[in-house]
Amino acid sequence: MPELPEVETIKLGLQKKIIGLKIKEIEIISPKSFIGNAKLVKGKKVLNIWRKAKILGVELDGSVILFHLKMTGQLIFDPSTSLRASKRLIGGHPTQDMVGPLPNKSTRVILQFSDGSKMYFNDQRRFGWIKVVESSKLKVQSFLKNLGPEPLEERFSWQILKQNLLKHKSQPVKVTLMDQKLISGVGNIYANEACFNAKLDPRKKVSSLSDEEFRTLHRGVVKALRDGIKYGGSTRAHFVDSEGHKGYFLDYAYVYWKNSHPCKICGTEIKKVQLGGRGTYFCPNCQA
DNA sequence: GTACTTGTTGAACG
DNA sequence: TCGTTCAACAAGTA
Repeated sequence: MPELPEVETIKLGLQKKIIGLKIKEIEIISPKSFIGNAKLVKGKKVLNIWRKAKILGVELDGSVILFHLKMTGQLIFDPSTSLRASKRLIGGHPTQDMVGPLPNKSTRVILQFSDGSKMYFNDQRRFGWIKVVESSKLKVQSFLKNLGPEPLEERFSWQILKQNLLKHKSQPVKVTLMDQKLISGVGNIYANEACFNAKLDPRKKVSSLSDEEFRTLHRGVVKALRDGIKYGGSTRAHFVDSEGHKGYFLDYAYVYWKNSHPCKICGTEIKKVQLGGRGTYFCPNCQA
C-alpha cells in the first residue's frame, strides 16, 4: 500500500513528466472515485506538484487536484504513442495488470493531456479518491490542516518527535508513529520498520522512552522512509517488464508481514501481535 | 457466507 | 473536556 515514500516517488517522477502540460480532458469512469467539479480541471495547465503526508497535489491555475491512493491506488503515466519509446511511469500499489493494457478493470479516472499522453488513476478497491478544490479553499481541507510535521524535512528533529509523541504518553510507541497529527505520512509498514531500525519494542509506552531511545527512533523513522524511497522508489517507478510486482519494498522489509520468518539479523522468529487494532510485527530478540 | 486487509473518522468509554 | 479505544467504512481476495 502506498505510503509516504511511494507517494514521494510518484511526485518526483511526475514532476519531470507533466509540469507544463495542459489537461485536455478528464474521463471519470467511476464517479465514486472523483469528488469535486471536473470543470475546474479541463483546459488547465499543470503548474506544480507537491506531496503532504500521503496526499499528492497537482496544482493548476486556480485549482488543485488532490490524490489519495489509500490501500490499492496506483498512478500510471503513459507518455503516448507519438513520442520516442519513453517508458511508462508507474507508482503506487503493485499489481500484475499495471504493466498490461490500459485502461483496465480497476481504472477509475483518466487524465488526458494535450500532447497525447495520459495519466491513469487505478484503484482496485475504490478506497482512494481524487478531489478537486479551488486553490483558495485548499487550506480549510481537514486532512491537510491537522497534519503533523513532515519527517523528511530538516526541521524534523528528534526533539520534535519526542515532544509530539509525548502528547499520547500512555500509548504504545508504534501506535503514536501512525498518528497523522503527530507525524505525517507514516503508516503501518514504516511504523513497524522504524521500530525495528531503532531496536525498540513497538509495544513500549511512549512515556517510558529515554532521550537516547527517542534519538534512535528518530533515526529509525527517517531510515525506514529513505530506504522506502530508495528501494520502492528506484526499482518500481520505471520498470515496465512483465514482472511488475517485483522490487516492491516489502521484499526489503525486515519485519512487516514477516511473521514466522526468521529475523534477517539474528534468525529469531518474527512475532505478530495486534496493536491499536493493526497487525504489528517485531523481532522479540532484536527489539527487546 | 466469512474472515481479513488499511487509513480515516466518529462514537463511546471512564 | 480529555485521552483513549473501538467499530465502521470503502471493496476485493482467499
